[in-house]
Amino acid sequence: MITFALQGHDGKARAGKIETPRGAIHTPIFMPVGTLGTVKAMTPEELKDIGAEIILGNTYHLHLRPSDSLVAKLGGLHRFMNWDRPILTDSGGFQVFSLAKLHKRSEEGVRFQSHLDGSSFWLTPEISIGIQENLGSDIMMVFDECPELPASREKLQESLELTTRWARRCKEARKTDQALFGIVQGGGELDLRRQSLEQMTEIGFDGYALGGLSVGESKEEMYYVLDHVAHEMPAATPRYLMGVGEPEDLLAGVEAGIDMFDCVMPTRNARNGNLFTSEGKVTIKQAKYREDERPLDPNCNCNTCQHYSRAYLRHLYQCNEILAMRLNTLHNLHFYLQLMRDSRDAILAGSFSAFRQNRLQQWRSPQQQDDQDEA
RNA sequence: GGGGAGAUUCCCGAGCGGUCAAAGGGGGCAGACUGUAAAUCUGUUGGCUCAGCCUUCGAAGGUUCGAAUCCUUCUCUCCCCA
Repeated sequence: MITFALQGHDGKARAGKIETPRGAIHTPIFMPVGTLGTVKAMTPEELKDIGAEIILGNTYHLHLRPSDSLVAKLGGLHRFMNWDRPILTDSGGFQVFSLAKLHKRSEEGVRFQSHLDGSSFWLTPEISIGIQENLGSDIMMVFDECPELPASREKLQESLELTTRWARRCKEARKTDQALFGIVQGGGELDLRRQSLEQMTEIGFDGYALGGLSVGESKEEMYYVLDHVAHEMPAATPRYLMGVGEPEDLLAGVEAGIDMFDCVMPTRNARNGNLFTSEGKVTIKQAKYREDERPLDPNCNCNTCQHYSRAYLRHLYQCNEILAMRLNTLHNLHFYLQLMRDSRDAILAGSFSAFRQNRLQQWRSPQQQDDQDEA
């Protein structure tokens, strides 16, 4: 079980603390994504060094390989991967969306074809919860349907109602004291979002998530939902914006009242040579960094920025060296985690809005700054 | 010394008279990435005053309406035998 304590707020932005049996989580928080029982390229020790307080695991992926029953046999996911801090497991709901060509949905659940070998298997609310209990996560997510946007109103309505029925089944299926979060769907339609939120709170969960965003809609549409719905979610429990996003999206979420975020962006983009810095995005593979001896981010105190030059990072990337992925991932995750720590400080200091504007200003890419300076 | 094979756009390598600025890799350059089927994917890669023109397939000549492709000579590589 978890508890949530609000420690301060600035406008709609909140600073809080989630207590779990495996330690505290200070919000707002970014949760590195570790789909397969590993945050790609990082050891758990390194994650602790940069201050990660909670990471994600995934039901669908771990069920297929190595199987949740094996993980359970080996003492649960924490022990299996040597991570003793909290873990949140996604339910497989997102895979209903991202593996759309490999599944068939019905009222009962979803019939998947494994992306690994084509074998088919069922994922239902009950099975998803069973898997998440086997994994032993601290926070479980309800099994939802995450429709691709744009979607028709009819589709969104049907989808959110199904998600509600599945959420109820998830709660009824739960046999442990692991926390369980509900997921609010409804696309870009505010009344549908409120309808979904009402149904979820009526069932009652330990926290609530905004799902179905950053799935094809415009940034304006995402912010619109965020600005109107986030603060209407229960204030006494954590609010989680699923799958978001870019640094600026996190700040928008915090401003709207979100407490928790997760996204593959810092880890995946790191592996693809796209790095986030206090001065904007740096595409380290670009030729202009060939002889650049400066640190990646002069304002960053992560291990990567303390010891390695842009020229070296570019070289490692160009050579496809494993270390490139490690150093890049370490930096990007540190950047995201630090951004949330700084946001928290700003909220507690009552200066979040200014902090956000300041950061957005700093992140304008050097190219954009050049363009603006010339104009 | 004798016999054989070959030199193609940054690299490797296809092409073997027109539909060739030249397949395919690699490398380079640029872009994408939002609850991870991702160390992935996409575009581009001779020049220009760009629906056209110019320069390119070892070098120089030649045959032909037309040559990276055929002929001659030269230069240079590689392999085998002495």
